[in-house]
Amino acid sequence: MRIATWNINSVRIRIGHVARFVTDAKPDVLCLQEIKCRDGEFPLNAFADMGMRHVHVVGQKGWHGVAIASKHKLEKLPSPPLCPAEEARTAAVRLKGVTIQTLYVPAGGETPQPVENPKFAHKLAFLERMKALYRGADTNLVLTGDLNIAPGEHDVWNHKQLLDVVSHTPVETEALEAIRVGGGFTDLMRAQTPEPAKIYTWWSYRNQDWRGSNRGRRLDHVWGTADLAPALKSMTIHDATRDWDKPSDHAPVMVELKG
DNA sequence: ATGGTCGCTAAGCGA
Repeated sequence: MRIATWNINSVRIRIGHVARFVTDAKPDVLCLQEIKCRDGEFPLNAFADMGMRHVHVVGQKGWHGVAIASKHKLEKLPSPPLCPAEEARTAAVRLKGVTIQTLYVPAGGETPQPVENPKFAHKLAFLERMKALYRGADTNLVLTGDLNIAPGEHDVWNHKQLLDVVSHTPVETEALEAIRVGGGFTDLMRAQTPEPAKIYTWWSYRNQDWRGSNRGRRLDHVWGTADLAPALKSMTIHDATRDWDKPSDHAPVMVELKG
């Protein structure tokens, strides 16, 4: 089974990119973040044309919003209650004996100070809820999404320079690692491509020559509970999409699990 | 140190 995750930054404006990616990479399941539309505005017909006939949409007007699309029948599950602001940032489904969750963690604003920056406080509160929710061993759970944290020094283009930049501050990276360990998750991307290889999934729109300068960060993640780790066959960051016309600033990540 | 670019919706916010 192939599971992909992609912060699409508006599913309506980039529906053609989704179709091209589905044709090229043939995911069974595609988790999307930042769909930026209400449930009723989601382009279900276009997904059906791609063979993705089963879709769980958790949208809201204009901002945020997540969805899980699948070629196989899925059971919609309640969204994990992680967002203190109750924004549309989480979705979950059950499919072929596996629970798949997708998250869009708050970006956190500019300043990594919760007192003066409420957006950073919001991000930290979201992470606290993740820590509580995922504590203790689970099985057959795949967690995907834009976690808006690049946890390791090889997940950013310049570790020292980004230590005080939101997404790579110690308070965030340590929180994410504590969530991962506490939940018994394996980082499937790093299981396939261990450090010190540098791997990124996001490149700012403000870097025109994104590949030349390669100032990327690994903000998007695929975790699996430990029981699933032996099934991991491959992991691909489809960064070719970043060169398509009017791309998302994130590239899709896909893992392939045996069975 | 600054500004650089997007998408939403209709001037500015969030990323």
